[in-house]
Amino acid sequence: MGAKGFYLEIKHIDKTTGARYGILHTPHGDCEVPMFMPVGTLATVKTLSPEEVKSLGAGVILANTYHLHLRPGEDIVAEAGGVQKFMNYDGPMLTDSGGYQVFSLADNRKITEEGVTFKSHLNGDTIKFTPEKVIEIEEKIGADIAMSFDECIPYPASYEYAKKSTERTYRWAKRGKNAHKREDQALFGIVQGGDFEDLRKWSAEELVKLDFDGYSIGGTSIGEPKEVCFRMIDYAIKYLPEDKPRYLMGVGSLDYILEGIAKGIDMMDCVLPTRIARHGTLMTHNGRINIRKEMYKRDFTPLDPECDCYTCKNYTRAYLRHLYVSGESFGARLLSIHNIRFLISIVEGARVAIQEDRFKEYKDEILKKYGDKRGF
RNA sequence: GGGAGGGUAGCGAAGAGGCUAAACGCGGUUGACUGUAAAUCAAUUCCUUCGGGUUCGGCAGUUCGAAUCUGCCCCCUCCCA
Repeated sequence: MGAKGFYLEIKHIDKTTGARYGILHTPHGDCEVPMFMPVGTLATVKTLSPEEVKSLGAGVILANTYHLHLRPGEDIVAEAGGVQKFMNYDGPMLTDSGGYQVFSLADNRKITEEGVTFKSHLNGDTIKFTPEKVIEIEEKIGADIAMSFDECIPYPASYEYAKKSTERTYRWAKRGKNAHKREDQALFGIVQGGDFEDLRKWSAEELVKLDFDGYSIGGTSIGEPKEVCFRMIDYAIKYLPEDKPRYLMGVGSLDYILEGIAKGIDMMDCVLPTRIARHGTLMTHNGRINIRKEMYKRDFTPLDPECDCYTCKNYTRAYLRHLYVSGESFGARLLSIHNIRFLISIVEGARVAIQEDRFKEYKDEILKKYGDKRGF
């Protein structure tokens, strides 16, 4: 049966799109969906304190199994009392399984049926990840939601490779499910299948038979064209149960988020807002801004006048530019606060719109104003 | 007045006869970033109608060829009077 204290309560379905509004109940509290989840790979959302992350309206935040296994090691996290205690964050958390690292660290790993052998990017150590081992680590880290170990398939991938990998990911999911014992921790399966309709269908249907607590759509937003990402969602989502959370992995640009929600996605995560903030790029209601530009030198207006975040309410573009150009860490923090709050506030607006059956209009309006064809 | 060292692109700073429109850094500009090996990376930065054109304090020379050698001049810094 499902994890204790973990379930999704669907409250309303938008009549214009089918977008879902609901409450996700977790051992560390309830949160509304759809939601955007900030990423804190190393048990910290870079530059932000847990209190700040909370104040931005974050529901779930992520941490990463591979990275925490390497440093400090899951035993230390367990000894601290679990990841939430360790990092002093009292909200719901999710650990990614390391499946993304199979993709992003492809030069340093080898895949077999048994699992994946990584060469540590820190010191070259050989790290053996099997689905069972990953579950063991995730149970020790102790987030509310654990992800099955998968391979994030690169794009483009041949049908032959996608099939082989997707079937293997399914077998890994099954092994992980069998190994998973913690009752206070939800376990999600990850749909793969590349850009192939039959593989996505197969992957979704087979995973659903294993009865996970939630399902994610993986292998998305790794450089594929937008339409490809959107159809990968379409290929899979219709086979996922209505009453379980649906998580679109790695999506953090405005158009992907809103489109995902329209298609019935409940959860999304991405490093984008925090990473591009550290690189000086900010998302605003009127499109992207790069704060490093000289034109902001004497701009004493807020970053985004329509934003309700701490940064926009208290600081000017001129000051933010100054901090960024000077390499001051406070700048990275203020900019991260803004980008995360911006995305979360957009999603908050989406929740209201869904409940009022006007999500399509809401989405079109936001995107039109934002302007950027890429959405971020 | 005597002595020493300098003046190189927006700034700092290499270069000491051809391979130099001139390293490198800063500054400027433009991109990229999507389950974080990323507070990172890439491109561009004299002018140009893309054929070329004009440069290394100034002028005049030496040389097939000069930012680089010679002469004079103008500035700057330091030391001694």
